[in-house]
This record gives sequence, structure tokens and C-alpha cells, in this order.
Amino acid sequence: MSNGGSYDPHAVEQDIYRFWDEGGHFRAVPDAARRPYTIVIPPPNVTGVLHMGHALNNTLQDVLIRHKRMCGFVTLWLPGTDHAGIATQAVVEKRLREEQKLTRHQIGRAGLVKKIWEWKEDYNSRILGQLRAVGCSCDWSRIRFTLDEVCARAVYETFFRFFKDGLIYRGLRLVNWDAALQTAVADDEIVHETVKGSLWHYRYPILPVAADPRVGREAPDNLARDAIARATRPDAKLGVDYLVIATTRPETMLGDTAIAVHPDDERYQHLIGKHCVLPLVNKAIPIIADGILVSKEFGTGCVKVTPGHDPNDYAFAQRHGVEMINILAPDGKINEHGGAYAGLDRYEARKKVVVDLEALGLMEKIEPYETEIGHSDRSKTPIEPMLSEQWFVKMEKLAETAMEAVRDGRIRFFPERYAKTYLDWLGEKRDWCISRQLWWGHRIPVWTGSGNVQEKLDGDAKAQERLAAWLAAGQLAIKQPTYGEIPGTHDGSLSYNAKRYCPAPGIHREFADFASQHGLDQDPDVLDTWFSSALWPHSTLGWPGDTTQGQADRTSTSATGGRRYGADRVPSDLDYFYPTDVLCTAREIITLWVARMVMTGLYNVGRVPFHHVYIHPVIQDGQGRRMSKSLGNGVDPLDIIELFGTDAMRFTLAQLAGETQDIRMPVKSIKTADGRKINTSDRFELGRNFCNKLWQAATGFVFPNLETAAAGAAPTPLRPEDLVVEDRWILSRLAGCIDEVNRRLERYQFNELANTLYAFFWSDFCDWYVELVKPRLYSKGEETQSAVVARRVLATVLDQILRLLHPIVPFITEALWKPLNEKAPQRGVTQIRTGEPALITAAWPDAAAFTRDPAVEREMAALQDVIRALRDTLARINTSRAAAKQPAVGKLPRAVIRADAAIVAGLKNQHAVLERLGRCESLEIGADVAKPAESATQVLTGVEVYVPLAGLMDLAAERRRLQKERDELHGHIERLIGKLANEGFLAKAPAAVVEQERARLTEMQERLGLIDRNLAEIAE
RNA sequence: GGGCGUUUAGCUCAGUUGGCUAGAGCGCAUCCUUCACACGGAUGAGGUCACAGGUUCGAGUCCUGUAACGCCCA
Repeated sequence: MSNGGSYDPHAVEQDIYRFWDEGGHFRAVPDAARRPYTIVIPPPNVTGVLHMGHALNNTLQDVLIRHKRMCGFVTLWLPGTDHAGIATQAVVEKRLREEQKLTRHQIGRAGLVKKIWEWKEDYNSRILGQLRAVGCSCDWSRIRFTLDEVCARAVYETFFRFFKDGLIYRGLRLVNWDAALQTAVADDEIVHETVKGSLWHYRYPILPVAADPRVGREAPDNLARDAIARATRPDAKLGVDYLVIATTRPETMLGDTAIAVHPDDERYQHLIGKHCVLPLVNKAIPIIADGILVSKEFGTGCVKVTPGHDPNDYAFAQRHGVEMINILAPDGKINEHGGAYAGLDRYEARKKVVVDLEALGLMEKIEPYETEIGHSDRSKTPIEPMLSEQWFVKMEKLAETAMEAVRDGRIRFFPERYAKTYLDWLGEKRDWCISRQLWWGHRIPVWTGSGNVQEKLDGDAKAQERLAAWLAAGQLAIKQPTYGEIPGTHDGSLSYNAKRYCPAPGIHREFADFASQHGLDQDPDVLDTWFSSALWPHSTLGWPGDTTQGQADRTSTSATGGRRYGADRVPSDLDYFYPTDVLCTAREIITLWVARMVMTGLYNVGRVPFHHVYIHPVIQDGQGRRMSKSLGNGVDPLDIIELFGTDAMRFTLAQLAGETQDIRMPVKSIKTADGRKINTSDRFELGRNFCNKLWQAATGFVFPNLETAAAGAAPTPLRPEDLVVEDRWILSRLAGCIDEVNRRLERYQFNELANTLYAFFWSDFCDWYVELVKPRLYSKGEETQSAVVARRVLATVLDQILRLLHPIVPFITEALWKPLNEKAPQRGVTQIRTGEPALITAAWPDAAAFTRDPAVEREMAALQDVIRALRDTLARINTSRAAAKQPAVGKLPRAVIRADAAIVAGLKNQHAVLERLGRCESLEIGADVAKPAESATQVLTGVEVYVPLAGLMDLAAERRRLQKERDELHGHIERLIGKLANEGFLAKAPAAVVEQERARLTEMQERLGLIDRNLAEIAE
């Protein structure tokens, strides 16, 4: 370590991280005698590496963890990653296509999953490396992955419990189907693009007969023929013989099940309840009034309804109980419901439908049309909304319990407003679709048999005996499909006698063998990634553990109503660390993730998963756009660490993290020394400069001055009466700083936390205390008592600064800790703990160890004002001289300070300080000193600062300045007089406020008087 | 369409339960390479607090409306 030179973060960071890690400081061991503090990391997706948002989130978590660790808690920060189902499978599939020209079907389920695991290993280790680089103090011995055995067991156990309790069912859902990848994709994986297409207008013949339930399915051919003939006659009438609809996807008409019109539309009133013929299919479909789907003004006022392939139509069908038909096969071809079009690709079918409609004479016109079409972000092909069978979790009761936990305050959001997002979403109680048509994930643990398989199984006595045993042991749940799932409606493969078998995780292997012996098939789908993420706070802590053991323990403790665990045994991780304390995450997953963790936590463990939810802001670029790969405006944390150092990045990020929902980070692209093009932001200079200042102050000033002390007398605790004004002042400010830091931490106000420390360290400590104390240290000859005191105070304040800053900038503070311990083993001033070898576990500061002294703070403030006045005058003199091309003066030759009797003694005591910091050769201080002729004047409260200007600068400029100040002050006084003349104010404002305003007026008027007198004296 | 947020100095943001002569960092201007630090020190300029109403003795702060931008959910 060298004195001087700027701080080089790369020289210390890796060693320090190893020092912590090897010292076991990250490890959390349950200790019944101490309180736990737990955070589980929001597991980053193994899809890719971490971005700046992750760096922010993890920095803040580390700040919290490190703070609590220093407070003496057993802190656990549990790390891990998420398998991120579709995202990861998609990137691996894409790679497979691009590099080997293979599809997943060609390499098979096992082959693909193996490839994805390879990807996972790669990215997982890169992500963990990044977290280490950021300085995260995670307990690496507890690392988890959502697909590992521990998490998987929790997933299957939860699924089993849900299933057994009747919370899981199979139902229909409109999914976003990617026909290229043959999978459903999530809403946020769709990009909307404007596409040039056509709008086809064609006629739907009206059936002349009255509504008849019997024509619901198929219109007799002759009726349909007649209706089409009438609709195509030259004298055919709109609204009598036919309706006209417009569509951009004509092939979907094969799946039409209704025509919708607006209930208030006079043109079609008489048709409501009647039927149309669906051409080409020759089926009767009802005409239904609906004010939501249809706009009277838009288009023809009639809308075809295809519930199987359009979200709005799907909602309509649910409102009106209309039939839903899926006409697409998974590969995007028309399925058997498409009649004559079955087997055609959807785009081929579109052409043929158009040709056939034209042949029938039903086509009215074709217009060019631009429309927004959703494309799969993964395959870039257009998304087909498609009705399909999915697994669901019933939300009604689960959602209610989760809402209650926030309503009754067991869970609090920071900032508070996000509780609304959470409650609003849960309030909808929309059932949770948990199946995904993927291979990467937890496979749904349900086995089913088709008709004769089930029949055979039902007749197999030995097999039944086995099933009965599992059932009796509570290890198997069997459900029959509900009515809605039975054939004819949707799932054609299911027979009436079908049963679904869901084994508990303990018998998965056995049951799989049993199933294959008897021809039962496991559901091919996997669970939604959020299903496993939802269990994260308890699954990572080992739930359900050894289920039998665990259950018994929980029962016994709750029965005695006493401690959470017996004193005679080591508590389990789950017992000790759950519930966790705070969850730190981004607002976009309050619904998808946070809400679901609360539901499953309450359901599985019976307690909320965390007490606080802190939602951090989103980092955007300078124009308020999200950082993204496609925009190329992302900033890589590793680049920033390389350029500025980890602590600089952390400090900057913390300083940005306020309570607004977004933070902006202007991005600029630069070229590194080795020629790479990277993105960075100037905002990180703030953190770099701060770290450098800290380094300079400690190694360049404090440490060298402590060495002298070490050579001196044995340190004895200092008595308060040994402290001089600036000592008492900095310690008083320190006490205030500690209080404020604690307040900010409690409220998760990281920006203010950083700002408070910045201001205390930079302004109070460096700018003032260090400057004030220098003469005491540099005095020649014998070591004075004053110097001894100053060194002790320096050691003490630096000690506290390092502790307070450690959670935000852990590396640099730890690096400075060791030399501080060497140079000042005893800090001296108060009973702060010493001999702590590692800052990471050193005690957190206690404000009560220092005395707050408002009188001293006021005295210092007055002194600072006078010093600023002197410096200001000197600066103005030099500015004026520069303008006149005269050389600058280094010091004021002479100054005179007149002060009120109350202050004058205090200022006289600081005579030397005023001369030195005020840069003044000779200074005269007194209660009634005379004002020198031709002086610059600064009028402060109860103090006048005179600087004779003869030979230095022109008096006229000084006159103008004073006049301007006078005018401003006069304005304020006028307003104050008005306020105090206002009877409403006097009557209604609190007495203290009135008093304060009166005092202010008096003070201002005094100042005005002095300014006026001074102006008169330099008039001309 | 519904909900939420933002709008304060050139830029990025603070501004606690209304009492403000509205603050910070960066940038800018001037001076200073004096012995911790030029990734520095000193000083200064710069703001009808988006707009329009209202409540109040008093509004940057509370209420209503408008506009712009952004996010979430449909």
C-alpha cells in the first residue's frame, strides 16, 4: 500500500474477497443464542449473464446483509439460479438450429435436456463469478438451483399436495402458440410488429328460419345451399339475406362459432337470436348481441367470433357460453375440425378459403391493410392464438390468504404503493396456468391411462392392491377428470373412465415403474418456471426435508406454543431462517413471483415467506428506455468494475436507488485499451471519486498522522474535557450521521444512505475537520496533548466512517481496516470496540457512544460562515483582478471582524483558524472595532467582515454586490412583514412558527440595517 | 381501456407529518498545482418547483382537472 497515488481497486478486490470467503464470514450457522437475518436471492435466470439491474439489486441486498451481519445477526444470504424454462430452452434450441441445423425433435427429449444442462453449467458459473465480483457476501455452501434435487422435491411435494387438495385441474386456455417451435410462449416473449396484409370482406348468409336449437351444429345442406343462393343473388339485401364481416385471417372462419353485433345497432336488431350459415363448413352459427366485442362504428358492425383463435373472441365465448373450436394442429396445419381444409398449412388454407369464397360469390372486396401481429421473440414467426388443454391451479383460496397477509401487515412493501399492484392482481383471482409445452423443467407428475388401459388396470387386483396401499399411506392421489374435460368437448384422447394418478415425490421412482408396467403415460408437459420459483424461500431452506420428521416437529412446537425449536437440538435451516426478512426484487414480478411465493409459503409452511418486500427501481438509459440487447444500450457490470472498480459501481448504484420507479443512466459507448467496444456511463465517476477520496484521506492523511501517535505515550482513554471545539463538533456530527444512516437503512432509502455518508465524510470530515486539525498535528517539537487528542479523534472518526461505509463499499473499507488496526490499535475517544480483525464482522456503530452537542454545532456553523465570507471576498478580489489583467493575490493582507458580544469570544478563540482557513495575513477581531476605509463588507448574522480593498480592487463592484444583496434581503423582509401583519397567520399558525418568523424578521432587519450603513459608508 | 409513477438548476436527482430566504452531485464560470487527494481545493452564477383551478393564515408538499413521458395489467 502506498501513500499518495490514486486508489487502485483491482489491486485489493480479489484478495479481500478471498479473505472473507476463506475466513468463513459468509457462512451462516444456526445459533439459538442469536437472531437470524435472512435474504434469499431472486435467482437470476441461467439464460444469460447479469446486467446492471442485477448488479443494482444484488448490491442492495449485500448492503442489507452486511449491515445486519455487523449488527450481530446470524446472516444468511442464500444464493442460487433459476432454470428459466422457455427462455433457456429457446436459446439452446436456437443454437442447435444455427450450429448443427438440428431441431429438438431430431435429438429427442433426453438429448435436448442434456444440451441445456451444459448451457446451464456454463452460465451458472459465469453468473456466480459475477456475483462474487460484485462483492456479494452469499453463503456459497447453500447454493441452490430451481431444478436441483432439493428444489425439485419441493416442487413435486407441492404439486402433490395441491393435487390431493383438489387445487389442480385441467382446463382450456388460449395460449400464444409458436408453430415453429411448437410450444406456447409467454406474453412477454411476444414482439408486436406492423405487417402489411389484407382485409377480406365477405358475406355470411342469414338463415331464414327462426332460431332452432337443433341447427346449432350442422345446418342441413339444402338449407345452407338455399341461404347461400339467396345471399349471392343480385337483389340480395344486407341485413336480410346476408351479413358482411371483415377479417385479416380468413382461414379462422373454419373455427367460427358465432356472429356478434352491437346490442344497440338498429341495422341488426331483428337478427339477434337468429343464425347465419358458416359458408364452406355449412354450419349454423348464432347471431349474438355484445357491446364489448363489437363497435357500431367500426367496419361493418358485425364481427365473426373465433373463440379458439382470438383472445377477445375467447372472452366473448365465455360471456355467452358459445362453443369453442380449435382448428389448428401444433405444427400450424389445419386439424380435423377444419373439414376439407384439414392437413393444409394455415397459410395454404387461407388462400384456399379465399378462392372458395370467391367461387361461391360471397367475397365482397379485399382491401390492403396494416395490422399489428404478435411474433415469437424466439422463432420470429407469427404467433397463433390457440385453444389448448392446460393444467391450472385454482386461485380463489390461495389468493385470499396471500392478500390477507399484506392487508394485516404481516408483509409490508417498500415503497408502500406497490402493495396495491399486489392486491389488485391477486384480487382478480385468475387461475394459474402451470403447464408448458417444453422439455426443460419439472415434468408434470401425473400419469393417465387411455380407455382400455384404464379398464385393464381397474380389473387388475394386484395392481389395485398396490394403489390402495399407496393411497392409504397418503402417498398417492387419484382424480377423475371433471365433466368439462370429457371427450367430445376437447381432450379427445380421454375416455369416461380415465383416472389421473399423482404420486408423492417419495414414490416417484416406484410409481414410474408401476406406470410403465401398466401402460400409464406421464403428462409430457413441464411446469411453469414460476411454479418452482414460487417455492424458493422455503424450498431452498430444505422444505419439506424429511417430511415425516418435519411434520412431527412442527406439530410439537406449535402444540406447546413455546419456542420455535428445542434448546437441546440444532434447529433446522427452515426452522431457524424461515421466514426470511426481506425480499428485494423488481416491480415487474410482484405478481408473477412475489404473490405466488406468499401463496405457496402460507400453504406449505403456514407462514409468510418474508416480512418486507423492497422493490428497487429500474435502470434506464439516458432517454428513459429500458436497457436491452436489441437496443444495444445495456451496461455490463463487469465492464464497469473493470473501469471504475466494484466499490465505485456499488456506491453509484446505491446513490441512485431512490423511491421512484425508474432511474436514468446516460449511456455512452467507448473503446477500451484492448480495442473492445463497451458501454459505460459517466455516472460511475461519482463512486470512483468517492472511493479515491476515501483512500487518499485514510492512507495519505490519517494513517501517517497516526504513526506519530503510536510512537508517543501509551494510549489512555480521552476525557471529554480534553476535546476542543472541532473535536466535539465532528463527534456530534458523527452521532447525527449514525442516526441518519440507521433511519435510512430501516426504510430502504439507499440513495439517502449514500448521500448522508458522502456528505459527512467529504464535507464535515475532509473539508472541515481535517483542515481544522492540521496545525495541531504539524506543530514542531514536543508532542502536545492537543495533538494526541487530535490523532485519537481522527482514528475514531475514520474507524466509524469505515464501519458505516462498509456495507456499501466493502472492499476499500476492508482494505483500510487492517492498517487502521495496526496504526491505532486503540481508537481512544470512547468505548468503541477494538481488536476486530475483519471489518466485515466488526460491530456496527452506536450513536449513543458520542455526544450530540447542538451548541457546538451552532458555534462551528458561525465560524464556517465567517471563513466563507473571507474566502468569498478573496475570490472576488482575484476575479476582479483577473478581469483587469492584474496578478492574483494569495492572501488577504488584512481583515477586520466586528462581532456581537455574544459571539466575539468564540471567534477570538479561533483567531489562528480564521487567519489560516480564511487566507488572511492579519486579522483583527472585536466587538466594536472600527470599519477600515474603502472596505468590502460581508454582513452575517451578528457579524461583519471587513476587508480593506485599497490597492486590491475597485470599490464600485463591491458597492453593486452589496446593493444587490440589500435588494434581495429587502424583498424577503417585505414578504415577512406582510405575513406577520396577516391576522389569520397570527391567529391560526402555531405559536412556535409565529415566534420563529418574528425572530427571523428581527434578524433580517438587523442585517439590513448593517448593510444600509455599510452602503452609506462606501457611497459615491 | 384500467392502474401506477414521473414532471424541481443545463443534466441526474433530494426535498420527511404543509412553515422554504427550495438543496446535492455532475456540468458551467473564476481563482488555486500551498506539504492527503486535480478522481483535488476554494468561490460563484444558475430555479415564475409541468400547466390550470381549489383547500389553507401559509402549497414544491394536500385535493381536482389538463398535458407530456414512462411502467404494469388488459
